[in-house]
Amino acid sequence: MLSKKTKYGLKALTYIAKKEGDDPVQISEISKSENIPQKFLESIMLTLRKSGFLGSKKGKHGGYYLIKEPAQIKMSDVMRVLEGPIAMVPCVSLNFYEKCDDCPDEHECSVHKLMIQVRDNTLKVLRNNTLEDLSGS
Amino acid sequence: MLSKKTKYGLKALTYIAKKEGDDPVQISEISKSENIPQKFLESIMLTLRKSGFLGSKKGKHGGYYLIKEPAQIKMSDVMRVLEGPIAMVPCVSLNFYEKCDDCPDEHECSVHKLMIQVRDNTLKVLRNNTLEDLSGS
DNA sequence: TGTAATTCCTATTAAATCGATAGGATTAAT
DNA sequence: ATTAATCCTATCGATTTAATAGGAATTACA
Repeated sequence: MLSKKTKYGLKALTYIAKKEGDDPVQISEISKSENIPQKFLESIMLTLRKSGFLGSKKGKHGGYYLIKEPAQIKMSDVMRVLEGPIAMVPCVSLNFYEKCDDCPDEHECSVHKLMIQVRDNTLKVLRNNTLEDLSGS
Repeated sequence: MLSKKTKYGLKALTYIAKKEGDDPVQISEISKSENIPQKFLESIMLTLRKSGFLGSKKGKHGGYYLIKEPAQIKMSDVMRVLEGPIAMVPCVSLNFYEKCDDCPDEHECSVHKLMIQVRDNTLKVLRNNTLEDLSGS
């Protein structure tokens, strides 16, 4: 299941992308419009800024803005930052690989083989979808 | 991420499918061979029996056996029993649908649209793979 | 220059979930 | 009887999740 953090983050990004202006968008505005607890959203926006998706302006009339074009922001990249690994088991993760405790040899593991297929198909979708796709019409 | 419960369950089913005999297979044997805590595996096998994947025989020389042919056991069905919903948000789940708290209208939700694609692609894989595929070669 | 509005940062908490264990009841083979 | 297995319920500790708290730093603007 997708965490609330990721869901809220995606919605916030979509909201900013839809606005199309260069003015920074405030957390309070997004929070009200999208029904996201404001303080929680604050920490999510911070994460998105630190990972290079958003820029920010402090103080009055401050807020957040996109750094890249929506078409350049792949869902796979956003998901990795907010949700972590896309793979369902660490031993098939491309970016967060870890050996499984219980498997002496992962190439013999039936679950491994299945989860590679799941990962590949999920990745295909997440790489093909950009923020532009999410915010378009 | 896949829970240990699901991973262990899939490995246990695979183990039984590979044995090809009609004799029931014991938890202790699977536990040792697959490095799964025995007591934990016990509860998983119970779940798999209650949901109709396994039959059991009690007492000495007892154990578990498959009720259906491996080729008839779809991964999508096993996953739903062990892991719960396949969808990443409740509002796109076919078998565990729930409305999201924060969305007044889910058809307007950008995350919803994306997660339908993810679900469809994941389902395609999980429906196409049966226990026979997992245990084969 | 001061005040309001905003992001920034760290810490904390409450609840839920997960992985695992405990302890015995029941059943069947020998 | 004894042994070996499943069956069942309860519980526990650790981790994660979702959210909140409280204030510091920065900026616009009157």
